[in-house]
Amino acid sequence: MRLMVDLAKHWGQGTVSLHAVAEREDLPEAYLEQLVAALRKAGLVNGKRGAGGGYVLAREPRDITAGDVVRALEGPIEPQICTAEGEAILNCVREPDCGTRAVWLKLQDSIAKALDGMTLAELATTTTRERVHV
Amino acid sequence: MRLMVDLAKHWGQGTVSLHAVAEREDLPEAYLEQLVAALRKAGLVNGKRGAGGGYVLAREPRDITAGDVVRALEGPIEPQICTAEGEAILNCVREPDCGTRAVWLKLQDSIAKALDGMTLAELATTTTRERVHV
DNA sequence: ACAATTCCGAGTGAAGTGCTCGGAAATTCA
DNA sequence: TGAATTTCCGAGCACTTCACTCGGAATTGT
Repeated sequence: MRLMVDLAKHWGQGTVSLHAVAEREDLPEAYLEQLVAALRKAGLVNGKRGAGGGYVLAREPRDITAGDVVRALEGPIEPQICTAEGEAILNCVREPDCGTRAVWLKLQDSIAKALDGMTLAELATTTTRERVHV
Repeated sequence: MRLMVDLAKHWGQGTVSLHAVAEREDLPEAYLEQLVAALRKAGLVNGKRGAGGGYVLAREPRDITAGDVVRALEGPIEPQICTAEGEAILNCVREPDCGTRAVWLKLQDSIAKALDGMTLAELATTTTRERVHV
């Protein structure tokens, strides 16, 4: 998340090296490599090799949501719905009318909406100073 | 969750043994013991020992939310906000204006609202058959 | 007495997460 | 050309959480 927000902050300024991000955000560079690989495969960033290379967001910051980032890094937003059947997302063989599932479906929807409602553009400019005193 | 919904379904019918719940829900009884211990400490259920004993919800099903259950079992609903400082929930020393934090605060709020908006009474009667075809 | 229960603490296997390490390929610059 | 910079890639590690097991104690009803 911090990686992506950092890239968003430097949108329009050419490529940004992980080295620079690592320093600014105080995160291990080797770790960022891992993360950015997933983001690249998800088509969220483009990499350019060689001296002076680095990464750029593949789309405009206002067209990338926190949900996109989470999905790229952690897979689809789907709370485990049924421990019983490994693959079961919508079909719980054991209890076809399991009321409990409603909890996770509603939760899933709520989380997705919250994350998809935040763009990198917003996050890049938002400061949370007001909230610190809560 | 299934444990609590099961207890809600049998509200007003005296105590329910974990043995019965385990059979109905096809969950390991020994595991339920662990869970119910946490629920009891959280004051959500009352236990009665001895033959014919079991558990009862401590409050009416409509006064217990999914959020109550989650909090009892998994602690306060607080997505990790800052990896840097172990304890930091509101204070991230490193970046006082870290826009990224807004993501987790908003998410936390969204999750809590979704979970607290569902009562056991609702869940006990809800069937999700309609949703299966989604 | 005896069986049914709750209560309790410890332990285990699999998976996820944050992170390290070593090295190969591409690109720029002197 | 050659060296520095940077992305790319795969393996592995320490730690935590999660679902679950095990063995045994305390309590209560018949």
